[in-house]
Amino acid sequence: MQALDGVFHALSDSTRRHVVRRLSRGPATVSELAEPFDMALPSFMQHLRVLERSGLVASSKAGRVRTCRIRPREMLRAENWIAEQRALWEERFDRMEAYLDGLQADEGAR
Amino acid sequence: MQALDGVFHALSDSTRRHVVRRLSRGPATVSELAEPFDMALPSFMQHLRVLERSGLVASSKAGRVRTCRIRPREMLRAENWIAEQRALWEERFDRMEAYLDGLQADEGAR
DNA sequence: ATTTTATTTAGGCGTTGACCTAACTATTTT
DNA sequence: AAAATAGTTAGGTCAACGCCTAAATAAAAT
Repeated sequence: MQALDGVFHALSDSTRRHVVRRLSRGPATVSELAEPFDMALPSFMQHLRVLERSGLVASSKAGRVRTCRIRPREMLRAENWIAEQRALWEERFDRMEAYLDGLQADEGAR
Repeated sequence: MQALDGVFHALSDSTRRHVVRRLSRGPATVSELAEPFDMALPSFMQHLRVLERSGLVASSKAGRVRTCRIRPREMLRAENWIAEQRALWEERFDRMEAYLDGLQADEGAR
């Protein structure tokens, strides 16, 4: 449950979400990733570091170019965590709906 | 995209995720929610405030008791955001797999 | 009317987060 | 070899975070 801290934190920033979205379409270099943002490169690099620490992104350097790619595993964990909670409340809402239907059936029987 | 900041931030803390999980099973009062945690009540309340600001939780007060319940809408937004990115990379992986299958087919034809 | 219960407000403290500029390293390109 | 490119390191600022204690409020129980 500790790993989710990092993943959700990484996703809590709009810049980082944009990077994730970009990388979901395919790998990209640091400069390519940074280009759309009006931000000093060191600041942007910090975002990349947060993404790497979280496990959402991996990168490797060839020559002077660092290429980044997405790492689905941690993102799936986050999605699954949410889906688990959803299962809980949906089950509950279903029970409630069934109960309300029951009430209506009684009314119809009168 | 700005609303997701708050939702993912809210989910980035273990205490708050526990609260969300608890509330997914059904409503609870502040004291009930706080009980499992070894934390001063004001500290815990701050977590609740973060959850409310994010839209993940709503609450109402009856007498001196505040009851909290979950708000699925924002959590679904978060889940959907992740699912969207997943769609992108899955499509890409599928293309890659198809390509690799193509290579293998060529090899088989030799 | 007093006391207990359930929060809530106020205010403080140390850490982390998000940004910046300036200067540096390591590779290509020319 | 010199200059351009791609990324990195160092260091600083200011706000937000997560935690605390002490004291206040407001409703319920005795």
